[in-house]
Order: sequence, then C-alpha cells, then structure tokens
Amino acid sequence: MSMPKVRVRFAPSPTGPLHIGGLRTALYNYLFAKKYSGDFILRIEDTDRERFVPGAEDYIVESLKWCGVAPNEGVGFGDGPFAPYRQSERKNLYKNYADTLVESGSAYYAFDTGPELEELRKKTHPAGASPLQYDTSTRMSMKNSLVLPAAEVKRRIDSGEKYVVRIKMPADEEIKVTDLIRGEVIVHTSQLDDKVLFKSDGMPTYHLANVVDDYLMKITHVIRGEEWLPSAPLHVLLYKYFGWENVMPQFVHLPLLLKPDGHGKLSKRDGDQLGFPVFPLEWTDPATNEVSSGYRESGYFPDAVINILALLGWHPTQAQEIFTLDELVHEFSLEHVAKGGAKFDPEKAKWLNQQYLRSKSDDTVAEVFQKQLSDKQKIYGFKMPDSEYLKKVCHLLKEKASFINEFWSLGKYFFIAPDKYDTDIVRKKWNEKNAGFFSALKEKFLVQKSFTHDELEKTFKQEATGLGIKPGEVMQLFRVIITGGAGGPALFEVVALLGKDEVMKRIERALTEFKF
RNA sequence: GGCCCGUUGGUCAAGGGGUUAAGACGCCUCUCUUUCACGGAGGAAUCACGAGUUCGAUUCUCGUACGGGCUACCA
Repeated sequence: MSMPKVRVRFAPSPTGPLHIGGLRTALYNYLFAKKYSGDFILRIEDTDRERFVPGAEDYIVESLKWCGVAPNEGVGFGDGPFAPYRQSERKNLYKNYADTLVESGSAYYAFDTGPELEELRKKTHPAGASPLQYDTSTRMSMKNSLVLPAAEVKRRIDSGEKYVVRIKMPADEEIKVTDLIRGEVIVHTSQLDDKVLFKSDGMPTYHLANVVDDYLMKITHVIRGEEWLPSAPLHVLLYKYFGWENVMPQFVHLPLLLKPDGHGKLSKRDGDQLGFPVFPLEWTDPATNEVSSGYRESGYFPDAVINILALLGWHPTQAQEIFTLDELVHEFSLEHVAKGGAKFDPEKAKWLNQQYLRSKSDDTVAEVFQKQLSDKQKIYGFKMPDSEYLKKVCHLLKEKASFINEFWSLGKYFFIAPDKYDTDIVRKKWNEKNAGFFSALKEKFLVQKSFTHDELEKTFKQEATGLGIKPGEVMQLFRVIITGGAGGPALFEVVALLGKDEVMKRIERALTEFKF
C-alpha cells in the first residue's frame, strides 16, 4: 500500500492582513509539503461575508510570494485540479453535504434566530456565568426539526423562513483526536455543543467548509494553529458522520505565537502597538486608513523573516541558527515542533536580519539602498554617485548596520558634508596644536599622489608623530571632521572613498568653524 | 465559570530516569580595534511548586499554581 501524496493547505480568511503567526503556519505547511514532495494549497476561507475586508486576499497572496513560500495550487497561484479555491465560489456545494447529515440523522434544522438565542442567554445566565449552549441538554426545548413536526418544518422551510443546520452532538461518547505533536486528545461529547454547520445566509461555517473542502481536495495533513484544537473533535466527528474516516487527514496543532511582553496570542489588532511589525507587508486599513508597518518596509529581508519564523516553535537537530529555505525544507520535522507557545523576540529578529545583511553581496545591497537613496537625493539635492561608489559605501556600511534602512542615518556623510558635529569631542580635543596638525595634514593630503586608505593612514601617522602628537589623539577629531560624529567604518577607507576634493573641503571647513 | 493545551535562564530552546543541564539572542566582564560594530574568551538556571514511583527524578504519575486557547449563524 502506497502512501497518498502529501497535500497540505493554508486556509486563511480574508479579514485583514495576515500576521506573522499566520505566516508561520503557512511556512510550516510549505516546509512540510516540500519535505515530502507534496502539494501546498492556498484556500481562501471567505464564508463570513460580514468580516470580509477588501484587499486582504491580495495581501495574503503577495505576502506568501514575498517570503518565497508560494503554494503550488490555489487562489493567486494558478488554481489547480480542485478549483475553485475560494469558498465563496464553492458556496452551492456545501448545502448538499449539510442536508446529507440531516437526512442521516446526524444534524438538524434549527429556526431559532440569533437575537432570540441572545435573549435567551441573557435571561437564563445573567451574570456572565457559563453561557447557554445549544446542546444535547437544551435542544429539545428549542425550535428545530427535532421537536417540530415534520410538516411544520417543511412548511417553515417552504415559506422561506431562515434556518441553520446544526450538528446533533451525541450525548455520551468520547471523541479521540490524534494530534501529531500532542498525541491523543480525548474529549467527551457532553462538553461539546450543537455547532452551526450551515448558516442562515446560505454559507457554511468554517467547521463544515473546512472538513468538506479538505476531503474534496484530498488534504492529508491539517497543519493549523492551536486555537483550532478545541474544535478538532467536532471535525473528527464530521468525518465520521460523512463516512470519511479512512481518509481523514492527520491533525497538527501548532503552538501559538505570543506577544513578547507576556500576555495573549499575537493578533491582527496588535498592529504597531508592540514596537515591531506584526505584519509581513505594510498594510493600510481600508476603513480607517490606519497604516501598520510591515517587515518588508521596515527593511527586513524575506529570507531573514522566514528564518526568524522558522525558529519560533521549531528547532533544528543541530545547533544552527541561519537557514536557507532549502535547508529548512531539508531539516524540518514535526517532531521538533515545540508544544508551548513562543514569545516573539524582536532583538533576535534584528540580529538575524543583520546576519543576512552581512552575507548579501554589495551589489544586492546597493540595489536596495539605491532606491532609498534617491528619496534622500530629492530632499538633500546631492549629486547621485555612480554605482561603483555606492557599492563601496554599502560594503562599508553593511558591517555596521542591521538594516539597509539604517544606512542613510549611519552614513549620510558619504553623500553630504556633515551639517553638525559632535561638539563634545570637538570641545575636548580641539586645541591650537591639533588645529596646527590638521592644517599641516591638509597640505600633505593635497600633494598626496595615491589617495588610498593605507597611504593616507601612513601620511596621517607620520605627520602626527612628526609634530609630537600621538595619532590616537587626533584620530577621533579627524573622524568628526570627516563624518560629523563618532563611530563608523574604518576611517581611512571612508576618507579614500570620499576623495581628495571632498576631504580637503571638510578639513578646511573644520579649520574655520571649530573654536578652541 | 466550563473544557482543552502548555510550563527548562529575560527570550528562543536542546536534552525525555544517573549530564559539569547544549546552543542562539539579549545582558555583563575581558580582549581585538583609531571609533562604533564584527570577531574571540568568559559570567549568570537550585529545569513552576508539592506529593508519589524509583537505589536515583529536569526527565514517569497525580495534584496545585501559573500561562495560553476555546466557549458566535467569526475564522
């Protein structure tokens, strides 16, 4: 007997931007699929028309593309043999399945309206105690096809009265859910209620739709967030009622991504409240115009984001931190997925991005920086340097930064002369003797034949020593003259790159501006 | 409230009866360096608590505590 081809799905609902927890779920699905040469499907679960947010679906597709974890089947990815992959477009298919369940006695029609139930809940359970459940203990006192005469049910339905289809939960059974990372979870049906499977607006609920579609799409493994664990027994029961137990997928419930400051799972609403992006891409809420930052716009590399997410909840066999996507596919294993929720660590995320930045070629980095630089160019009006210069700047700066976005503030002196100086250093170090040194240095530099960093350094040190000054004494000052502040790449490399003319100007300006 | 799932340093986490309890981020100290980083060397955990099983529990069992999830005609 051969194992069926692995088929997994990522099934978000388009109710807003995908957050990184969702992205991680997609990633693990992707890794699992690729590891076993299976299919990875994107299915859009848009059965809730009220919560539909325009643009959210495109956002999901674009996010997966940006991260390089593209499904090979589904919405936005060329569809496939089981199209359509949008549940709203599969609408007419679910009703029959719901009716089948009613006919076999596993489900029933219920006519109680939302407001009625709400009212009942308030009346029977006033002070936030355990809320009324539509279940085995209460259903016989409600308005449904279990209590109403068949003719009455028919009359109501024929007259166009709204109704839902509810599952008829057995009174006294144990349901066993086998979860690949948690083992067996056993739930007694007395704890479960008669969940709505088919809504009065003609749409299925998630519970019905996901089971039907997973079956129809031949899904072998359901890899989803832990928030679905409580409803997994319901899904198992549905497979049983449909007679699909032999092809029921394996369940895998991933630990949740928690907020770094402690409490609760990461949610879409967290936006920028947490001090780091929670979304892969920047998102503008169509209703409020509120903008939430994204990893892409914040300067993260997609492969770094993937790496960050991979390590949250999963760990490799060997001690290794940096993984390419291919390596992740190779290494990934459900056995090494943690059980407990993980708090997102923005510091480590930053560090990982830095690792990626340093490993990128100067060309790659320059390409990204070029775009950011042209925005600055419009503001400051400097002459746009050639690509060779830019690459060299990037070469120096990428060792000093975690993000390309930091390049401008870290190295604007490569493009414009300092507009202000670190006055503490100037005040402390600038004196007549040192001023004399710099004006002598200027003359030496002026006649310097090869303006290379080692030659310049030699000249600088010789000149200082000649005047009885320790080079270290004036080094910091020189840095301030050239860059305006302390810290930065190897100074003489900066000087050599800036070129003689610019360096002359900057020394000259310091000579006239710096006061003792 | 009820049900379910968790709990190893600040964070991500390895290890699943006998270990000096890995590694990474962050932090601190030192070192390298003209600076800031990088790199290198070091430092910091009575494995939530209490019982039990056992010659021996971080590892197994049960409680407790704490955290999280679910409890909609939302997904």
